[in-house]
Amino acid sequence: MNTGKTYKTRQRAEIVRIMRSSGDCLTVREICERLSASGANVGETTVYRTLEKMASEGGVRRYEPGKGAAVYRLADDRRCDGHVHLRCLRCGALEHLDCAFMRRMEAHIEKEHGFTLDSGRTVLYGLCGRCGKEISQ
Amino acid sequence: MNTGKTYKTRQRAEIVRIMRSSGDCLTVREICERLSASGANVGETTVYRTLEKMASEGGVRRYEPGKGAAVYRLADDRRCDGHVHLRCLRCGALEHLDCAFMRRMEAHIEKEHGFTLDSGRTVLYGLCGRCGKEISQ
DNA sequence: TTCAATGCAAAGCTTTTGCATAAAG
DNA sequence: CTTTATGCAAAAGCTTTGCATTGAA
Repeated sequence: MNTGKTYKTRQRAEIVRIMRSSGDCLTVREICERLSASGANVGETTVYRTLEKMASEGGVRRYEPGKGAAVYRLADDRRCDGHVHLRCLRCGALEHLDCAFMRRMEAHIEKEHGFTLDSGRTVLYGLCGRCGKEISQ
Repeated sequence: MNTGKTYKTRQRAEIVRIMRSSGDCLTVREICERLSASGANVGETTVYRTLEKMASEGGVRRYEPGKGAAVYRLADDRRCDGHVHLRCLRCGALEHLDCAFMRRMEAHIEKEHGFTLDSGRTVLYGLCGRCGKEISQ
């Protein structure tokens, strides 16, 4: 596992500061740009390694978009935690599936299929009500 | 848009043959390996371009795992129709979630969230039992 | 003093592009 | 003949690794 200690460094503090000051998910590149824009230079490698370590400690979440670089956000940003999302393939609408049934689904997947769902990485795709109607016309 | 005509070539036929003979999702690398194993050499670039074109025509589906290379499968591969899949983020294992509970989940999403799930496009991500254990050691 | 963190350069992987050649229609 | 496809090599983009150095505890 992750046995090593974590030192408090200027770089780590700066990275956290940047991530906290921006609500959204950021790529490593974006974090570096904002760091140098604010006068705090941190090597790209350090950003990668810091985020990787924080992710293994649970401090940040990492998401893989279909294309391009991975994005990261602080795990204590609770808006999207602990539930999967549902995206409309036509209009892009995002629905947070934060309900009892979907929690039961996670339990079902764990018990019956032996998988631990990573809800942060999971997005269901479909059509929202409006787009479904518009398409069937 | 995608206006150009599509020529019938040996390479395209071979790629389709390999994908049809293997039930599951394959990476470009895997397709190339199976191609040369069966004596049919096709350049990696050609595999990329063929899959990209077929995807834009709707003939294949492309999925992005959290880590590593994208995987592709034929869109007319009926084995995987009508249910969602579950992929292990660590070892790549694919589980077909073809059970009553997951059908109820689709109904739930339709009724309670107003979305029509596109199960062919939906992949849940997590850790399979073995990888979950190995990681927590 | 010890061990983690840093940062540069270099390497790794997947994917894309340029370009000359080959093949399909 | 015209247009698409092929395949090599090279480039591109993101991420990881090697290694000497710096800095935290």
